[in-house]
Amino acid sequence: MRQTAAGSVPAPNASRPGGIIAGLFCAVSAMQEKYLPQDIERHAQARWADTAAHRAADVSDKPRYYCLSMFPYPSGKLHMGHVRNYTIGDVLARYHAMRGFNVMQPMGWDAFGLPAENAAIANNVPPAAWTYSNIDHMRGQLKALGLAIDWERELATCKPDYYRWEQWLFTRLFEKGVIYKKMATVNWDPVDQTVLANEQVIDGRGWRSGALVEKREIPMYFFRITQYADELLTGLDTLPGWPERVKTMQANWIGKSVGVRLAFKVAASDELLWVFTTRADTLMGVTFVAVAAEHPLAARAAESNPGLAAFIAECKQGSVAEADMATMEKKGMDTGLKAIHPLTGEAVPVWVGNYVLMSYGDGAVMAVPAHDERDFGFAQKYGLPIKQVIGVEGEAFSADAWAEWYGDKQRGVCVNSGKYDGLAYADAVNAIADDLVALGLGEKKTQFRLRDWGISRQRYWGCPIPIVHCDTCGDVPVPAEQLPVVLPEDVVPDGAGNPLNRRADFVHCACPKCGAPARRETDTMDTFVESSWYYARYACPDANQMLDARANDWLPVDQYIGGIEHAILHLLYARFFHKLMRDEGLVTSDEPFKNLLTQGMVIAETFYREDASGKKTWFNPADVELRDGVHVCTTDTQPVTHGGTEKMSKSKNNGVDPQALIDQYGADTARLFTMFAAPPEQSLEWSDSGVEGANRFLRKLWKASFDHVQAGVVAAYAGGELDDAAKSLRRQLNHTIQKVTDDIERRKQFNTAIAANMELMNALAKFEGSDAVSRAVRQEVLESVVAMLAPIVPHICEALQAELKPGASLVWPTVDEAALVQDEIELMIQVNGKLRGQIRVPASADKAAIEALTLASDTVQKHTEGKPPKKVVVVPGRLVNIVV
RNA sequence: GCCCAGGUGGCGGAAUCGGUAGACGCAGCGGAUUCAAAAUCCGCCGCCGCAAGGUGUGGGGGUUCGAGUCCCCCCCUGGGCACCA
Repeated sequence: MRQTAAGSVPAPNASRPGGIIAGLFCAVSAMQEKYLPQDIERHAQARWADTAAHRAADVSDKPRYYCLSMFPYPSGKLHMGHVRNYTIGDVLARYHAMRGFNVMQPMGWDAFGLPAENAAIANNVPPAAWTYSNIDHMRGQLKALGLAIDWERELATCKPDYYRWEQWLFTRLFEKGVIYKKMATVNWDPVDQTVLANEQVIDGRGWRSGALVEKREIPMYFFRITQYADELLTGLDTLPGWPERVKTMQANWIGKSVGVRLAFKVAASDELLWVFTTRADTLMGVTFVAVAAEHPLAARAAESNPGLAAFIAECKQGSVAEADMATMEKKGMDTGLKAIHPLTGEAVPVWVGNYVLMSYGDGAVMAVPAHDERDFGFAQKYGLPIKQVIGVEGEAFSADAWAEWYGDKQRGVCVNSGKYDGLAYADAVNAIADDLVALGLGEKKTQFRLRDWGISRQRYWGCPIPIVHCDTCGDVPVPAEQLPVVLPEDVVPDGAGNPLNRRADFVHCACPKCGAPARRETDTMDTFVESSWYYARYACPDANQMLDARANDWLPVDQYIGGIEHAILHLLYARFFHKLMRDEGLVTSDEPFKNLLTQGMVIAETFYREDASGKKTWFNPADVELRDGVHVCTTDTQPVTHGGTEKMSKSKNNGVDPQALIDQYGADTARLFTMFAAPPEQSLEWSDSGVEGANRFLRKLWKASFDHVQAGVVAAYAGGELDDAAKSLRRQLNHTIQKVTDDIERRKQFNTAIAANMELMNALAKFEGSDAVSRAVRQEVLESVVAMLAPIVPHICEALQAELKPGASLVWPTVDEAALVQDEIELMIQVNGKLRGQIRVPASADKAAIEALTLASDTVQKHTEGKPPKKVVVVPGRLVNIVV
């Protein structure tokens, strides 16, 4: 099969200690004519392993570059999203290594989480065993991709030597009051008797039992992230290296709003009903007050009102997900209670509304139907009064239909508002707030949408919360010397509650304070906690403390790369955790990630068949082909329906297995295709024929180098007379170096960097000279292309470098400014903005000269029909526009 | 529902600061090579039109000498919405 001469020489055995010699061996053997990715990649990867080529030095003279890709959840095998994410990171890591940086690119495993429990239920395997075997498999796959990872820093969050430090920090924060306990609402499956994650609630029912889900209040531990809300918001301004859209999303999520907190007296009682509003200027238009179903006032009113009690019970059905809350039909019911308007003394009804969130503000809102769209709809539905208190010049108000200007605080002034009439938004808010303060019924207040972070999970496969419950001492944090609280790994969950509750050896313990028999907390932590600090632990994975000085040497991360789906939660929690660690003296920086690249999803076509009951069966695109314009399944040749292009997923069975791709074409082809098909931030559509194209280019690159090497390698061009063809090729080479450097370094857009190298290779293929100077130019082009592509397709480039320049390491090429100079340039000619022709002018020509040359040209004469120009626009280096 | 993106040939995409729309690749078509095929190489390739030319970046309007790019409105697709990670 491998018919070339090299087949007869002993294969380099790179796994023996003489790996470096084996690497050099390649350079002195005859070059293979055929591109054999499997051999090349095996050889290169063995050499990297033997020479510890990607080890990051904790101490070095070079500048540091910490390149981090979001670590994977060990789901079983690598998917294309991983390949994309890690190749992007690898390109940046290898590029910086070539530019002389001391690069750290670590890898680890976000190993706790729900899928392991689901797998356990399905296959009767302990989550721990399942997870560890997945990790072993996926580590092998990552190595086969040829990533420049320092594997000595590998960590897995499910290992006690990792999570013990998380538990340690938890106890510190608990004692400091940064972590506290309160009641919170969860999805409760009354049949399985278990708490459900939002994704386990489908159309209001439990995914396994099918039972109607209920909301239930349980005690939970919370991180006081709201205490850091302002810093998390202003900190965004210190992150110029983050995408604007991510910062906008985070800012909106934190949701700082300045407004007024004010109180209505509850009629016939001393009680005050507090509400928060950003529209105090509309206070005179309040026609009712709405409270959340969980509000104490609602509960009290329901005691003597069975109808209301039934309504509140109805509100407690369904999931707690905010998307569900916001899309459901707005419903409400009068409590019969009245609230006294703080300024007018008027009595307005108090309603319960299913759209009022208990978790925001005080769980109650003042309703101004005339100037809030949601209140407007609600008032119309229930026949509540609508009172206009804001007017805009020239606009007529109608209570029958909502108009955009009703809610616009920029345009209107107060009307029907007594002494506040004529005041614009800011003045009205101030005047009304002052009056409320004077009455003791209000205050100016800054409110955040952000809520405290509840981290208790009623699940087994997570980091145990290090708390012991003692009848006399209460909630006692586990002392440092008793950590870690180790999670038993031989447990198989069955889907009905947390199995830790049934593990007597885990639950029963002595109170750390008084020694009396006590119960260990069985809730585990949200897995977002582990992923909030792993980036710091990579710097010192062996430290016998949470972090040591090396963390500060490496942090902040220079480049973080991960999916856009993490724009808010993970990235906000990690930023918050970094500040917690800073305040504990563990790190000195304020932000964990200096530059952020959010990569798009990998998507593919979907195909399905629907049976009589409407159940869909999904077919993998690999098993579908187009025959006579109809998509058919290759195994039974029956037609399937095209279901659109969607994110690769198990449920739609449209995943492409990267392993098959690597086995067939090699890692370099997989890497090249994923980098070429789309820029990193966009979604990437999978295409089998695109993969063929990527492989074809690598074969061409190999062939061009082979042909050149066969005729004998020479020194790259360093000077000497060039003919026009050679000059033009060198100009293109240097333009390419300039562009590719900018594409990788600043734009982080690799598809255009690859395209530029393809163009250069196309130009090289047309370049014919075989004299000494031409051969030197060809050598220069090939060496440069190999260097520029090395971060993207490292295996083939290392092999080609060994042939083109034996013994020399890959160095990023620099631009020869002199090669860029041109004598003549081509300008486009437009007449009245329409393209009419081109003109060649000396590169040195000034605007006046260009204008004169253009006006004299046949093109202009023809299209202006001799009319004198009204205006001439000259854009240097681009075009001339004649306006007549 | 709310927040954030995106929409360009048959397809993936390019056009970086308002200045040649469609680079590069895929698919397709024509040719060379081959007993034949694969592979490879050369050429063509937005749409309408014989051509001159016209037209064209989701739809509608606007700013400008000039708009894929800026502004306003609308439509569609995707991401996130706090227990998927």
